Amino acid sequence: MSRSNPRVLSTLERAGGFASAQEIYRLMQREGESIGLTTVYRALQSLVNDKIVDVLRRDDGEAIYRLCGEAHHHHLVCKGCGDTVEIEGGAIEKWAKAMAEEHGFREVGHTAEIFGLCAKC
Amino acid sequence: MSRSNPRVLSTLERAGGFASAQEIYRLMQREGESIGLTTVYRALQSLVNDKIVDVLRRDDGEAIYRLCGEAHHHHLVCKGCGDTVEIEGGAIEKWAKAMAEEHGFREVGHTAEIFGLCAKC
DNA sequence: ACGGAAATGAAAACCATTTTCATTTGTGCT
DNA sequence: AGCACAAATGAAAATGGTTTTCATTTCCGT
Repeated sequence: MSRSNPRVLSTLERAGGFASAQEIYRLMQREGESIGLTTVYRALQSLVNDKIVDVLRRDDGEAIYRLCGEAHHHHLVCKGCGDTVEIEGGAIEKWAKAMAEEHGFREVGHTAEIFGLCAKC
Repeated sequence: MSRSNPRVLSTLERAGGFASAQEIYRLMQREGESIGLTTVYRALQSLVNDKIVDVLRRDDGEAIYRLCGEAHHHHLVCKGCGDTVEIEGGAIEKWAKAMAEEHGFREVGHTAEIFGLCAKC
């Protein structure tokens, strides 16, 4: 049942951080790999099940994937120009862990994004 | 150009916190209101533009809306049973503000959700 | 009333994702 | 090698939320 296609995984690695299924598919096509979109989706689902990758949502609703355990950071996004700054989330990590413990949750993850208007906008 | 239909707004208020466009539409139908799904979507978009409501995404990608300025809290969601606990985010608020300042951002907001497995699952 | 702008909603278009299903590939067995 | 059966694959269709189109209706100002 291991559909965790290694080509998809390695493409995700190469994509550098975040990528949607469609992006991975297009990337593989561009590189001449022969693969179907269905297989990409199935591989990603499988990787998520096996907890090898995390999934979260872009603002437009598209699902994006990233390797688990990859340097974990958060984003500061400008609502005007879309510029994104990667930031550290030390405080968040502690907060998430504390809250989870307090309510008896295990295997916790979290998402946190800050958005606003950057200096230029 | 103000398409912020007051009936949609009042239904969202009544929905108590979070509701998707589809839920609001179904709710209004059930209450005998005559309205089209299109109008609900347009009203919500307009409310978001006017910064009267916030929008975020459920895990399945559906957009959910809530009144801005409503008691601001975060969620601890169980991946198993979907149970949700509302939690305080004191640490987050400070973190978001600090990060925004550090990078010269104004009018900042943020989202933060924690997910994991609850004690029962 | 009259005319034009804004609002409305049904139906069609869109697009990411999932499902179906027929075909191909892989694996173990004799 | 040959065979049988399970797993993988991908094209095409289905799904479902959201957006667009467009013809019709409602509102307002004159």
